Amino acid sequence: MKAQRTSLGSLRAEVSDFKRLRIREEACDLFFMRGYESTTLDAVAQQLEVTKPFIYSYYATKSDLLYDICRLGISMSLEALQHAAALDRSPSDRLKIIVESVLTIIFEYRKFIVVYEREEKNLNPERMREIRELRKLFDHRLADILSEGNSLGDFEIVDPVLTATTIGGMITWVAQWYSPDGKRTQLEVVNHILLMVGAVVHICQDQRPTSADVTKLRLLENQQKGG
Amino acid sequence: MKAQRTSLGSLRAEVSDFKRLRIREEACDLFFMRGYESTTLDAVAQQLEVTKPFIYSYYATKSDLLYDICRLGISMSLEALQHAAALDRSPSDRLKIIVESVLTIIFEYRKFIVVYEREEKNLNPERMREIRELRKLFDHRLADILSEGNSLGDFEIVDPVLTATTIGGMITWVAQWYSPDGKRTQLEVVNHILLMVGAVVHICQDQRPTSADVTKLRLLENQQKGG
DNA sequence: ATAGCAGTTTACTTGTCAGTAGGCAAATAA
DNA sequence: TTATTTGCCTACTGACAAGTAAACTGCTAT
Repeated sequence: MKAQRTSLGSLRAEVSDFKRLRIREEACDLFFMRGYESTTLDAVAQQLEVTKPFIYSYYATKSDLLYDICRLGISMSLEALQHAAALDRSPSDRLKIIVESVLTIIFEYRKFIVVYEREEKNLNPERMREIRELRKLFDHRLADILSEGNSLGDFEIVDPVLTATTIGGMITWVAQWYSPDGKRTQLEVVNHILLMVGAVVHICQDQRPTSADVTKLRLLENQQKGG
Repeated sequence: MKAQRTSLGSLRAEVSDFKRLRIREEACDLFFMRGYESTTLDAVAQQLEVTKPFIYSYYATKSDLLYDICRLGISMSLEALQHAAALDRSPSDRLKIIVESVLTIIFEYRKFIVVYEREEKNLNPERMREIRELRKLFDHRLADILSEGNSLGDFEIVDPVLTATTIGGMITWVAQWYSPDGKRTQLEVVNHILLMVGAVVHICQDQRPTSADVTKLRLLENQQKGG
C-alpha cells in the first residue's frame, strides 16, 4: 500500500519534494560555479552532506537533474511573461510589467537561468528541443505584444520579431552580468532596462513630436519673438 | 639546429601555423555543436582525418586549445572595436562603425564567440580572468565613447556604463541566435541592431525636443489659435 | 516483540578519455 | 650512400566519475 491519503503520506511527499528542491539548488550552485561536466555528483552529495546514491534515489541520472534546472530556468520566466501578457492593460503597460516581473524572476533564479543558457547543449536532443521550444514561445509572446502595440499606435517598431529577440536578449543578458555583490541595486537595473526597452519601442513617441514638429516649434518661437 | 632562417624553415612555420588553424577550426565546430566536455580529442582528430597525438604535437592540452579559441573570439571583437574607436570621427559615427565592424566579425567568427561565451568556465582560473579582462575592456571602451558622445551632446544617455553593457550584450546576443541558414540576411541584422543602438543612445535627440518643449509647443499653438 | 519497509549507505563495476611511450617512415643533411 | 632529425602513428595507461548492488538502520504496524 503506497501513497496513502493519510496526513503522514502527504507529508512524506512534501518532504520528498523538498529534498528534490534542495538537490536542485545545490547542484545548480555548483553547475553555475564550475560548469556541469566539471561537477561530479559526489561533489553535489558532499555539499548536501549526503552520498551519491541518495541523489540517485531522487534523480535517475545526472542529465535529469540538469533538465529539471533548465526547465525551471526558462519556464519561470515564461510564466511571468504570460501572466503579465494576459492582463487587461495597454501594450505599453503590459510590456513594462513584463520587464519588471521577468527581471524579478531573473534576480531570484539567476543561477538557474545562466546554467540553462550555458549547459543546454548537455541535454539529450529531444529535451534540448523542448527547452528551446519554450524559449521560442517567450520571444513569440513578446513579439505579439509589440505587434499589438504597433497596431494601436502605442509603439513604433519596424520589425517586431527582431525587436522581441533583442528585448528578450537584453533581459536574459542581465542574468549573465548581474551580481548581488555588484555596484547596482536591483531597482537600478530594472529602471535601466525599462529605459532601454522604452527606447527601442519608441514609447517616447506619445510624448515627443517628430522633427517636423520641431521645425514648427522653432518657427512659432521666432514668430512670438518677432511679433 | 632548429628554426633556421631559410625559406624552407619559414615555410615549415607557415605550414605549422596552418595546421594549428585547421585544428582550431574543426575543434571549434565540434565544441559549438556538442559542447567542450562532450567532445573528445579523438573526435576532433577523426574530423581532421588524423590521430590524437597529431593534435597533441600542436596543442599541449585540450584546455590550451579551448583557450586559443576563447582568446580569438574576444580579441577579434575587441580589435574591431578599438580600430573603429580610434577613428577621427564623431562619437555617433564611430558608434555606427563599431556596430558594423564588430557584427562583421561576429558573422565570421560566430562559433568562436559562442564557444567562448559558453565554455569560459572550463578554462583554468588565471586564463579565465585574462579572457574576462578583455571582455571588460570591450565594455569599457564602448562606455568611453558613449560618455564622450554625452559631453558633445550627440547622445543623451542616463547611465553610460550600464548602457554600454546593454549594447555589448545586444551585439553578443546576435552570435547566439544568428544563423546563415535563418530568415534574416546579415545586412538586415546589421540595420536592425543599428536601429536598436540608435534608439538607446537617443540619437534622435538632436532632432527631437524634450517633453517640456512639447508642452511649450502646444501652448504656443493654442495661443496662435486663440489670438 | 518483531516483521516489513522506506530511506540511506558502503563498496563496487564499468566505460571513457586525456594524455604518453616508443616506434616507424620520410625528409634533410653530411 | 648513410646519419639524423622531424613528424606522425599504433598501442597503451591511469584516473576519474557515472551508475549500481546489496547491506544496513530505524521507523511503523500488527
